[in-house]
Amino acid sequence: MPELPEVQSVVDALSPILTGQTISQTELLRPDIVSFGRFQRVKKVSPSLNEDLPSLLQHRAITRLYRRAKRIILALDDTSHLYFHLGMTGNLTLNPTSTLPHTHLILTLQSPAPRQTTQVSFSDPRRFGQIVYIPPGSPPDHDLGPEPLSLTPAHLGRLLASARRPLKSALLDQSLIAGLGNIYVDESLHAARLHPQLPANTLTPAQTASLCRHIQRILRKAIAARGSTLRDYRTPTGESGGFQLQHKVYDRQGLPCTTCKTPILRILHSGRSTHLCPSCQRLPRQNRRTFRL
DNA sequence: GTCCATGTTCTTTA
DNA sequence: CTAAAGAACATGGA
Repeated sequence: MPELPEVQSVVDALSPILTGQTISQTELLRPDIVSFGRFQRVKKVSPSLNEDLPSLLQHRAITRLYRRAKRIILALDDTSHLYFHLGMTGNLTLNPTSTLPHTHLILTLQSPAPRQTTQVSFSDPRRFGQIVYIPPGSPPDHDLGPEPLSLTPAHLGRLLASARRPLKSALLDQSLIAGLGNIYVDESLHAARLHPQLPANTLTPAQTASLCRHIQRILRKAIAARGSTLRDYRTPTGESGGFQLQHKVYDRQGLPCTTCKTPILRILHSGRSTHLCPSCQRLPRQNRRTFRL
């Protein structure tokens, strides 16, 4: 569920509330959702980790809450960090009235001045999400590309020029550009009138500039609407996002294109559903086949 | 029962 | 060799 706008919406909602609070209790219900040091799938949990995370977090104050790519990052007062990745179905919920199904972690926080208790719970039915504890003094992220919102057209041009693969696959590659996912790539390519299967290194400078502009415009509008709720995503206060109402292609297969009325197409591309207008987003003839000459 | 799902990573195929 | 496709992870909804 969560791409950059959804993750940013979570951070925007939680940051003013959590910053400055101190962790007074950590309930780790599913230790295999936590890894230490870096993102990785946890196969086997050593039994001590159950107690490690709560003791590492105990009495730590949250100095800052921010987003990097699709990660929600808590900076703690001992310079350690706690990363949350929501995967496909993860949610952070503020002061849940009851324990949601598939809750894996509950943080209880105390505010200093007016003594007040806040809870944040992490739930994730499919468990593609992850929590990572980064110990004090460790380097932050490693293999993530730049933030799309701070890209310049020239920078995007350089990134795409190095990739022969299809545009969509390049834009989904988090090591190239970090934060876009299936929804916002489809929406951005449609807005820029570019076909997802165009080789990334064949864009003209004008097309690159247009793509860069549209990516940023769509992300900003999606953040303002608090992201897209297709099924699972909720803001920390339990509300749905609103940007799905402004989608022009994503999940609109068969419906008329808003600019030319041609029915929106849904194709399978690298195993992901891909939505486009076959009339607005043409693929030049020489790219329709992949025969090598 | 079937197919599909906002993500990531590993393996297989061409 | 590289690039792309496919499978895997786990759960639930249509």
